[in-house]
Amino acid sequence: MWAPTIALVGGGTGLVGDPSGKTEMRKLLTVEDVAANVVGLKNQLARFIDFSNDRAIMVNNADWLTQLAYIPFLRDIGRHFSVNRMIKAESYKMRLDSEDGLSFIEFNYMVLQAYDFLELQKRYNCCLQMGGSDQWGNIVAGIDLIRRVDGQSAFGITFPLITTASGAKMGKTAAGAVWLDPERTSTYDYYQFWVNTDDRDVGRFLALFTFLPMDEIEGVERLEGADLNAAKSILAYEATRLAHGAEGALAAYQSAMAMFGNRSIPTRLLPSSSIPRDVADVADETVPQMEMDIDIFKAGIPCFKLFHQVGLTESSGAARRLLQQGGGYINGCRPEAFDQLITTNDIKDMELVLRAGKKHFFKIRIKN
RNA sequence: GGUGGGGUUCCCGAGUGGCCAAAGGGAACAGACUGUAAAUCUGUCGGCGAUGCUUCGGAGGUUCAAAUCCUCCCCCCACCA
Repeated sequence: MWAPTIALVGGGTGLVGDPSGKTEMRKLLTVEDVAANVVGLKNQLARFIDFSNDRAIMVNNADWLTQLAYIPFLRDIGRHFSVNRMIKAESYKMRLDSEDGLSFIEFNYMVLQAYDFLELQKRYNCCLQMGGSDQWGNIVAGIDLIRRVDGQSAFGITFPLITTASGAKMGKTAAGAVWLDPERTSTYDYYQFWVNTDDRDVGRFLALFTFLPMDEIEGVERLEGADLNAAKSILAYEATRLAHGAEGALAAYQSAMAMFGNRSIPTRLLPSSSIPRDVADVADETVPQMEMDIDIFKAGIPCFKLFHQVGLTESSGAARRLLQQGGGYINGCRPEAFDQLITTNDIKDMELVLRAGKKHFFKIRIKN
């Protein structure tokens, strides 16, 4: 019989910090920060794992780790660990060789994670741990510990960390990291992140990040060049649907069409996707936007200031450079000068669409 | 605790009294080319309505002039204990 899936949140180990694969010690998080992260993680996970009817459960290792007493822990658990073997682990190697070294607190991480496995085995009869490939050493340490303490067998599976075709780790984008939380990465940006996928990654990402049938995805592998763009739309739509819900995905899709122009999606391409094939009414409500009072434009405002104010650039100096280099557009036109005054004459249909570069849009809605 | 070496702009890393907002590389952004792709080439890359202002771990000091010299403090690394 299957035990429920257990999602383990690291409220306890998060207080310590995992040195695996890191070249330097990460800043220690405060207890409050870790607690806040745990809450955030729970919300994220709930989108991907079904916790209803205890089909899956979520546990926080802070529940047992923070209760541990040092001496008993050393005597019961610590004695099973060989330092000689630990320092040979790949996850510590990098740090052992580095200038920064490895602090004792981080050295303990493996012990704690191994203990987690033991604890889960005892509490829930858990015998299989899954994780990213950087967790290999930690998982194996847990398997070992369970065998030594209980004589039981336990197992582990790891999967490779995903990189893009250009070699970068997943999760970085123009504006910085991509977050699952809509508060940190808007639905629009999240969708755009996926649309901008490298050609070479489209098929692989469809397989990894959507639940579309593999035989349909195989069809995508044969596409080339611009034909892939429709597949990218579907990838973005499906990935956004999973992380932000169907409504958000649809809105982001429509926003993209409003800003970048319609893109027809062939009916035969990935037919299992629920992305709308017939383009009907196009809304753009997820495009970053704000309201501004019309008085501002009656007086006129230099356009570089406008770019800075809406957050399209980080400073007004950057806005000035952007405009001077021809990277800024207002309603699709390049201003004559970086400090050209934007007035009511520039407003069309009570809106103003600013654009930085090819793909960063911002819409200003004018309010009387 | 002792000895020695370090902390430079997002990251790596030059710079040991003026020519330094600070080489070079990476990342990033923009332009050209394109397909909201990649590669390539070019430009930009601390802030400010700007021939001036604030930066080089922190606080003082010397000097006409300090990232560079001096003093104290904080942090990191190596070896020793």
